[in-house]
Amino acid sequence: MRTTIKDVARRAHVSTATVSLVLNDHRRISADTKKRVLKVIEEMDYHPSQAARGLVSQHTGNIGFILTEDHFLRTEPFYTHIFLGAEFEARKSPYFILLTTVPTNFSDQSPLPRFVLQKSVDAIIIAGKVPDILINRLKDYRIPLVFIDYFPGSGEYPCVLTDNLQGGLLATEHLISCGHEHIAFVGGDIKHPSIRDRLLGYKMALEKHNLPIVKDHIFFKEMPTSKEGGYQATASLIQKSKQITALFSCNDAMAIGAMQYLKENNIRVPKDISVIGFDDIESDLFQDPPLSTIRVSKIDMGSEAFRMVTELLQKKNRSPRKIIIPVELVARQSTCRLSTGKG
Amino acid sequence: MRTTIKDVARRAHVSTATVSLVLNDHRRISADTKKRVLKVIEEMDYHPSQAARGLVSQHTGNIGFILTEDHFLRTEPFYTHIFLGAEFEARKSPYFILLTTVPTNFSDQSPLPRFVLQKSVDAIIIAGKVPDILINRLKDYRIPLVFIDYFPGSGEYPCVLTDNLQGGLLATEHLISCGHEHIAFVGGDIKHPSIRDRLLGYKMALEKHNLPIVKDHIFFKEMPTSKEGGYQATASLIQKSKQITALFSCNDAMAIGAMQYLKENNIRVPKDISVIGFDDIESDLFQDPPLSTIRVSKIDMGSEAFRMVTELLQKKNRSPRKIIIPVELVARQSTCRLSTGKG
DNA sequence: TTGAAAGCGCTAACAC
DNA sequence: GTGTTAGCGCTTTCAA
Repeated sequence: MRTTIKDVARRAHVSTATVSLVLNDHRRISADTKKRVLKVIEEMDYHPSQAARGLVSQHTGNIGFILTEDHFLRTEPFYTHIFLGAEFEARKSPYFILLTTVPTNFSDQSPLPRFVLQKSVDAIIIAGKVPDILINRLKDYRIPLVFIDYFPGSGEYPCVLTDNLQGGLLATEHLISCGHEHIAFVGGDIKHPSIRDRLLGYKMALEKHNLPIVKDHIFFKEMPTSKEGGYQATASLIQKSKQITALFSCNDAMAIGAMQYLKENNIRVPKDISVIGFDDIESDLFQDPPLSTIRVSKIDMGSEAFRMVTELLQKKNRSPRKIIIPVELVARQSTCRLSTGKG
Repeated sequence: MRTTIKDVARRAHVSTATVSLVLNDHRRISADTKKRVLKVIEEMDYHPSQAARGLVSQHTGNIGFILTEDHFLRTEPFYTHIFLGAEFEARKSPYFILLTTVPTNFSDQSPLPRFVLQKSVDAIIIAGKVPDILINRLKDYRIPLVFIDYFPGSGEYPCVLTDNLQGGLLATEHLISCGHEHIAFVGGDIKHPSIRDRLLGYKMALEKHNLPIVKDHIFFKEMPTSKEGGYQATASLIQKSKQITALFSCNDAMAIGAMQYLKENNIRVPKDISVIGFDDIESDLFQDPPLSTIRVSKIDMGSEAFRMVTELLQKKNRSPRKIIIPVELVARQSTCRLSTGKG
């Protein structure tokens, strides 16, 4: 940090206070001086020292971003997209984001992120489901928290969610509109609020169209919502019921696993069984056939969350808000009209 | 930041200077006072303010981490693993990492990362191939640069690379040891030094075993090293030569695309054609059959790079170092002995 | 071996 | 509308 506020002040023939006021866009500064000072700032390529600013303002200028390790590392670039949405938004702000992961099975004993212990962040964004114990331990530090794609059972926090209910409804109604009546739900991680809502949407759609909710058509165990999980869940469903002509998978990863099971067992997609997923992760497109799904704008979720944080820090609004990001049906080739003579 | 160095000094009955010396583990401090001060620090859960430290030391305490957008977002968690390796290492240090992406086609006009413009980082780690123009523009800022998995053509920079040559050799020799003689190379991105080395390893292996290097068995165009690329490259290779019994793909993503092409064309893997990849990305395991590959320790690459950065900042060593991370053959089920009567 | 004090670059209260 | 100045929390001479 070579050039300081003093250098600017000297060159602009004003005091450092004036430069500071200009920097912070204070109202009581004449348009004239402002222009002059800004010109000098530009000329000298001056950038205020974050350290000095932070020292006096008692803010760190950093926002923490917490993901569990497996969310960050999973094959589908879901959470990385969310992070990037936040990072894009951060570029327009004076804040930097400190990204860190916590163990997926974060416990009593696990160390909290260093930026928490050192109080190096002004607020924290948490994306995806994290253990309750983490949230509880975070509470003691009185750092504002914003959640993305997860809403903790206890406590009132601002959060950004997707319209899971609507998505479940859209996906199921899409299948119904294709003539399917025996639609299975491929689920996992029973306690996850998003998954619950997707299942609820599924049920609502069936009810709405006077279709029965069949117990054997719902796979919903506490298991990872991964490709492997989808593979196993589908195996179980198919073995239990021969009627199924369509699968609504609670996410794309499971849907991809489902498709693999079906392929290996010579069940054609979508001719024999239609498959629809949820999330619209990138790799959907290279599936064979390309996966129909419910699109969730990950970038938007991240940027909305970041915007929430900055509002929070400016105390613009006080009550914890919930933002629901809309979803969209993307019909590709893994779903089709029920072929006549079957189902 | 409630408790300050003053509070600690008062409670420990020493001056703030003494506390500071203890914090920085200065030699000329008596073991006795040191112990006492440390105890108070512990009791009060005191953490020095980074802002104040930075202000006086003229360091930011941050390390920048740059990835191109598509590297960060790609399906294979390759670069995310590398980042995590660096982040893990950073936790042991006083530094924080600021992760940002740049457009994959970063140009003259593209804005540099904000942390560069604002001089908010003490050093920068760049992972993966980036446009030369980025490196050139970064030069002006005189921020130390460390590269991971890429070595810029011009300039002398410390970097962490994988042993691509050795990997190419290992992969090809594995196939040769399985009896294969007509081995194709599935490549792309002709200008990438890593890919060149992998191809070189392939050629060396063939030569070493007195096998001819066949032009039609090498696909090597300037195209993305993605699943799609692998699919197309394989199509082209197979159509040109009927002799091929094994494929060495320059990375796993292309290998997965290759397997997909083979499957769709009723060519069995590994019975008809063996396939080996490079990188050992996680999703390899769920491939059918599981992909043989060359394992690269991404976590190690990240942590080595971070360690390099901290050494650099402590001026411990001056000459730019190159670290080559060893690779390892992982033989899974996508490669097998050449069935007799063929090839 | 330890303490006193200056000063890093900035903001904000107060003075003019 | 602009300038003066104290002070944010720390490190680092320089004295003792």
